[in-house]
Amino acid sequence: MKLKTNKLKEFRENNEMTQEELADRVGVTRQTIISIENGKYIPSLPLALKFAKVFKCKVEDLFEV
Amino acid sequence: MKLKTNKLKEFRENNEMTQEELADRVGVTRQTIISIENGKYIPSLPLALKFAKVFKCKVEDLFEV
DNA sequence: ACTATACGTAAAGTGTACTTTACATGATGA
DNA sequence: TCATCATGTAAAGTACACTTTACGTATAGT
Repeated sequence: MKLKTNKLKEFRENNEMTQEELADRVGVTRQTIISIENGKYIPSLPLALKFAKVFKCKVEDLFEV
Repeated sequence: MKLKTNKLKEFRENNEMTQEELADRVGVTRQTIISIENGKYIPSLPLALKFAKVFKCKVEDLFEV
C-alpha cells in the first residue's frame, strides 16, 4: 500500500525542528526520518501516532491513503 | 513499539460488521483482521487509515500509543 | 442430522520498516 | 581555510506485517 500524501517534512520545517531532533523525540534514528520524508518507507502506525503527538495534529493531517 | 489501545473489534461490532466484511472493505484477508483484533500484530499505517475511513473516525480513536 | 455462518489457530513464505555504520555534500561562520 | 551543522546516500542485518492454505469449533436455521 502506498500513501497519497506525506506532509512530515512540511510539518517538521514549520516547527523548525531538525531531522535529528525529531528522530530523538519519537525514538528512531535520523535515517528513519530521512527515509520517511523522502518516500522510501511508510512509517509504522505507532511511529505515525508519535509524529502526530509531537506536532499536536491528527495522523490524517500528516498522512493520507 | 506496542499499542496502548486497540478498539478495532469494538468499532467493528458497533458497526455490525463481520471480520470478513471489514477485511474486504479495507483490502486484506480475514486472518489479518483476526490477528490485529487479537493483538498479534499492529496494523500498518495505510491499513489504520483505511479502518478510520470505514468507521468515519480518526486513527487516534481506534489506536493509541 | 445437515449446512452455513462467524470466529479462531497454525505454519511457512514474502516484502518491507527500521537499525547500524560509514561516508559524502553544501551552507555558515570563526 | 577549517570546523560544524543539516541533509543525504549506501548496504547489510533484524523484526514483523501480511498472505495463503488448511483445519477446528460453536451457533443457528432447515
